[in-house]
Amino acid sequence: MAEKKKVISTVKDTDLIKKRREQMIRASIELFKQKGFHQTTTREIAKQSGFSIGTLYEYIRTKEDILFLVCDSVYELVHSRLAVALNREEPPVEKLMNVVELYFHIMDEMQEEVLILYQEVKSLKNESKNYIIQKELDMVSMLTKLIKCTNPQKVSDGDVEIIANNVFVQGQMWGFRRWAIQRNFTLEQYIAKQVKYLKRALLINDGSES
Amino acid sequence: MAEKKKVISTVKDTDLIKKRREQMIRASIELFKQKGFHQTTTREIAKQSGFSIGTLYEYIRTKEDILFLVCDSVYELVHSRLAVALNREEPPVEKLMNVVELYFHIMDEMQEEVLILYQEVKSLKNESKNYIIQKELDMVSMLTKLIKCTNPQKVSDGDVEIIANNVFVQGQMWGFRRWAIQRNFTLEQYIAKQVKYLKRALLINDGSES
Amino acid sequence: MAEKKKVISTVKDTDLIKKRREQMIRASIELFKQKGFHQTTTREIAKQSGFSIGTLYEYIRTKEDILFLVCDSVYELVHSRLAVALNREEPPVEKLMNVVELYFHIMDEMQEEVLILYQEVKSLKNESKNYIIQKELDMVSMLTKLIKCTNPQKVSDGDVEIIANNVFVQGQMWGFRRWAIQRNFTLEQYIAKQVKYLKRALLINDGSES
Amino acid sequence: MAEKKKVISTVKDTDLIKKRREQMIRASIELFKQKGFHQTTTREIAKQSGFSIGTLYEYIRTKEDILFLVCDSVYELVHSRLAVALNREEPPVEKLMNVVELYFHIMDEMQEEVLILYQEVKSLKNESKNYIIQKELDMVSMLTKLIKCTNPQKVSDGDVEIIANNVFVQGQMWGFRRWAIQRNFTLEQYIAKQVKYLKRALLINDGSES
DNA sequence: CATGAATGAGGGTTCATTCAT
DNA sequence: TATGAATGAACCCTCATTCAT
Repeated sequence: MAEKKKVISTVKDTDLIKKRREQMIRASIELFKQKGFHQTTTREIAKQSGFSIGTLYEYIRTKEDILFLVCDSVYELVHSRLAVALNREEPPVEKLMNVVELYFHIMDEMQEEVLILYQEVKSLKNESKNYIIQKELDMVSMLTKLIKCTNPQKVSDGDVEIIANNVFVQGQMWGFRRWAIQRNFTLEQYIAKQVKYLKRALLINDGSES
Repeated sequence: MAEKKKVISTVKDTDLIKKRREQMIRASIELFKQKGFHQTTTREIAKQSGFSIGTLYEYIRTKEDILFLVCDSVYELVHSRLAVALNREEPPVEKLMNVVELYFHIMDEMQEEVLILYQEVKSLKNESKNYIIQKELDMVSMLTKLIKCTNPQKVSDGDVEIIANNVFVQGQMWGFRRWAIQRNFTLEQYIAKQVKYLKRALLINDGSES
Repeated sequence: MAEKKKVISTVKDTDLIKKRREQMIRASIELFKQKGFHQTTTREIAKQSGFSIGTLYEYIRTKEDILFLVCDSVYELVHSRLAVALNREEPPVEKLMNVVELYFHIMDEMQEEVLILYQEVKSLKNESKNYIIQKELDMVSMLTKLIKCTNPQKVSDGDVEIIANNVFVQGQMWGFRRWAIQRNFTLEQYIAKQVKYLKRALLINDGSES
Repeated sequence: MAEKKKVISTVKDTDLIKKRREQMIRASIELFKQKGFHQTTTREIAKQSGFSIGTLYEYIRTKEDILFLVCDSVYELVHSRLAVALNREEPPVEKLMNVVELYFHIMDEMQEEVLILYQEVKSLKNESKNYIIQKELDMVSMLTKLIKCTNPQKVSDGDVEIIANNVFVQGQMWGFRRWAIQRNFTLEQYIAKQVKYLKRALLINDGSES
């Protein structure tokens, strides 16, 4: 687990910092969706956030900080939404499938946000980038563990890892390849198919296929 | 098939255009790898290309043209390299597997280029973007056809499409998630695993698994 | 009467806008006099104005805006200076002559400014150009009215219009043909002569000619 | 009379020089009409002239040379067209009136060219500018002489000079204030009126007015 | 003589960041 | 804390001019 990376602020009041940053993040996501990180100016972000450019810079140091806050926040959100299913007590296979399904639904709802993450993370400086990458790795390893709990007898650890990555990317794929997939499939259809291949990969036969 | 989109040049000599643009593309890929499209200046591209900024603008109209040229060239290269395996006469299943393997190898060799494509295409204006997206769709549909030739009896057309997309993305994934995958697997291992899941998804049993 | 055309500014403080724009206008007139609009760079204008190029662009959108501001300001100044004589209560003929004389004096004092107007208005885009042209038309029509008040019995409306235009241009001519006129005549001589022809044209006989 | 100012050419063949320069001048006038001198590029001039940019520079040294050639050519044309009426043997008053009328007609036909002259001469360097100004002075003095031949008894030399300048400018005014004048008057009406005021200024009573 | 590819200084404009109020 | 005017480095792009062919 990575240490919480700190973005420095001139302001002391932590509640205010939290509030203002939430405004910034919401505003930035909105703008990044439309125009991407580089095409969005700090002035626009300040305006959309509802305060002045001067105030903006009281809560961050550089424009890149904003990108980092956005990326961090997106991951945090995905993570927290996933927690619901992760903490449920269920038979392993069932739980895995529920988590995967939920994950796909989240990816659907947060398509735009994930797209931002996907395309802009590279603009982060190394330290921040590694922090975000670490978060992804954490999520994948969570998935890995979940799969292992289903005790797939004939599937090696290496296989599990690749399969976890596949699932992870297939979730994002629904959003970032929407022009290829969403025109022919509903989300439910897409999930059903990917879940089916997942089971085949894991050699799980639950009788849903004859 | 999309029409060949033309980038306008002031220079008339077509051979020269080709030569200079190749210089530009090579230079740009080099730079985009390091710093991304937005952080790279046209002056840097000119310098790296070996000519002056004025000359650069004799062969393109805007900076975006360069990005388009780069994207187009990357796809063209992938396409032409894939053609070798596509034109071979082989039994369907064998051919599919060979194409997929070759595709993964190409994705390995062209990791950086594909990464550029993935992260910067969004910066293209609509017309150019659609042209590039169309090229991707063409490649996927090529894969789709190939899969259908293997006559997977119990796999629907919809399944084939999703599976083709999966394979396509898994190839790119080797490059753009290298920090997650390449630390634990060699390319050959990765290919072997993905091919295995592909077969399972397609319900192909060739006896390579007991 | 044309609506006041607005030049957009990033800055909100209207007093500051006024002040800074006055600086810009003064600086620009100085430079345009010497080198013309096209040969003057925005950087030079900023420097002469006493602020940075960045600040310059806080108060305008494009270089053309500056030209517009200059043209507008010159007309405004001519107009306001003329108002003094226009608002005086006098016998019509006397008033006309006083206005014309004042107009010639203003044209003398503002030679350079009027020259700019004269040579650069064409560089304005249509909307701005029309606005400025309208201002000229307004001034001429003011002169026309004034002439009509003198009740020139045997002079048609058409004649009045042409004569008003003649006077208008003769005023500017003192400046833009200085190399032809100012070497042989003083301003007073020039005015005396033009006023004399004006009276002849209008068939006014006030006994000043025997 | 000013000495013929020379524009230097690399090419020796004088006939060719003449031919090529005529092409350039025609092309330039066309382009300057539309976009003005500064907005027109040398490339555009070369293209419109029907030869390459390289060839263009075989016949001139700088872009300003082209402007000079254009200005010179316009004056030459006005001059030669006026010669017809100047060389006719006629009674002085009649001749003056015929020349003035012809001058107004020429100004009408060459509106655009004269406009160029008016707005761009300032862009010439001093030497060239003075040469062109001298040509104007020559034309005005020609008019002055013509007026003096009519023996206007009660009109001083100073008056004659100003009146000549007035007529000269009124001719140009038809073109450069077309938006003020041409909407309300035909050329013939305009000429009739200006001729009428000219006579009044010169105290010529030919009985055409009661 | 004619061509047109090459050059690079310089132009207009933007925008992240600072700092006095 | 909040504001927003000020800054200037840096960007993309143009175009007059040159010169090898």
